[in-house]
Formats: sequence, structure tokens, C-alpha cells
Amino acid sequence: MKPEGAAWSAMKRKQESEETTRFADMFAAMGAEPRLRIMRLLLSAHPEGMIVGDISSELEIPSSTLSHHLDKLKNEDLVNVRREGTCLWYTASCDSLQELLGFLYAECCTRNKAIEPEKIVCCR
Amino acid sequence: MKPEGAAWSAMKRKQESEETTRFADMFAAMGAEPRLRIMRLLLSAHPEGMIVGDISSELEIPSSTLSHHLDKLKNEDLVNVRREGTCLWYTASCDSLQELLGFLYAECCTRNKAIEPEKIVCCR
DNA sequence: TCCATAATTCCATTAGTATGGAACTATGGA
DNA sequence: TCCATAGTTCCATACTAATGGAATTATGGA
Repeated sequence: MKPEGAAWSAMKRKQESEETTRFADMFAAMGAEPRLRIMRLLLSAHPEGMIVGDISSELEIPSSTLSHHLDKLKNEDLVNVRREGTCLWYTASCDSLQELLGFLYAECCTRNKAIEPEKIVCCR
Repeated sequence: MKPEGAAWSAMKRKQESEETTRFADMFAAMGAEPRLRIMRLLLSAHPEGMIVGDISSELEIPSSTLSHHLDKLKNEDLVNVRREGTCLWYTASCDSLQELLGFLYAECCTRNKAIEPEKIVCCR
């Protein structure tokens, strides 16, 4: 199939729109102060992660409220969970954060060249 | 003043918490499908930007709804506006996007080394 | 001054999100 | 089996955000 034509561009539009929905949902998950605090805490505890009780006491968030927030982050794959006995260990999901960062980077620096890469990263 | 002690760490905590609030608000602004579509469109029209009427017809969003979204993006400094006659030209704000990208990058790659910089950027 | 165009603001409606106590479920140890 | 600990789910309440038609404001041209 030729990489052009009406069918092709319709497919591309659809793909782009699904992408927009997906990343908007991820941004929304990070777009609440308690959840962004959770993400920062989990990143600082990376790669071991933390158990719910410790997150709760560290951030002073009641466990049921916290559970709702963790659920939302989990739905967007921003965190991963593993069980160890009675404890659940939550970790930040590098794969998803990488995708999100990659998306923003592509939009700003690659696709539209609105921002110079050097302004974000200093890589020698 | 010594860069340690209770007062210093209290200040640092406060600063970190304000930062969290600020970036959470920016994520929230990008965390709605219509607004993320607006940002992508403005980035693709960068640096000229677009007038409201054209954004409205391109994205098929009624002007009053669009106006609300633009207002929210403007409140988080994610877009800039300039008037030319009766038209308002909206542009993506590179400064803010750069800050946002820088924040995410710092959290994931620098501060916590959860993600390898090379996985985001390919800089030669 | 009057009119047309551009965009915002007003307003009401609807929908979705956040919060946290209480009840429940899961797991492992005594 | 019974208990303690860890977390989730249920549920009700309160808030906040999204939407879009109608009215309003801003700007410039005839």
C-alpha cells in the first residue's frame, strides 16, 4: 500500500487521535497534586518502590484516599504493583514515564522544532 | 547561612511542594483531550500560532467552549496571546513547555536515575 | 456613527472527580 | 481456626470541571 491517499491519512488521523487520548489521560493522572507527590515519592524510592502504608504515612494521606489515587495511576500504567506477603509494593513505571517524556519531547523538539533539545538535556 | 539544619530543610520542603502544585496544574491543563489537541495544533503551527476561529474550525470545537480551554491553558502559561486587529493569535509557550519537559526529565533521569537519558533523546 | 467580524463572558446544565469513614477481603503467623 | 496486619472496595458527600447557546465586548472599516 502506498504511504499516501485518503485511506492512509484517515488511518494516520485516527492513530494520532488515539495517541492524544492516551497521553491526555496520563497527563490527567499526573495532574493532581496528591498523585504527582506520589509519583515523585515513588521515583525517589526507585527501583524498590514503597508499600502503601509507608506512602500513606509519608504523605499523610488516608489509606482509602490513597488507594483511589494509586488505582488511577495504575489504570494509566504509571505505576506497577507486586505483592510480598501482606504488603503491596508500588513502583513508578519507567516504561510509561519514558513514553510520556518521549511524547512531549517529540512534540516540542522533534516534530515541530519549537524547543532546542539542548535546553532540556545536557548530554556530553 | 549553612545549607543544612531544620530551617533550611523546611524551606526546601516548601519549595518542593510549590513546585509540585505548579507542575500538577500544568499537567492537569494538558490532561484533557481537547486541550492536548489544541496544544499539538499550536505546536504544529509554531511559531506563528493560530487565531481562535481557525482553531475552532480545525478542531470542530464551538467558540465558547474553545475559549474556556484557551483560558485554562493561558492561566498555566502554556500558551501566549497577541492581538492583531480583531484577531487573537495563540501560540504554544515554549518557555513553559521547556520547564515541564525539564521537570519530567529531572525527576526521571537526573534526580532519580530511573530512566536513561538516551532513551528519550538521541543527541549526537 | 453604524455595522460586521472576532472572541470572550455569562449562565445554566450536566458530568466527572476527590475525599474519607466504615465494611470488607487477602495474606500469613500463632 | 483465629487473629492481626495490609489494602481495597463500598458508599455518601462535596466539589470542580466541561459544555455550549445567548448576550456582551473589542476592534476596525465604510
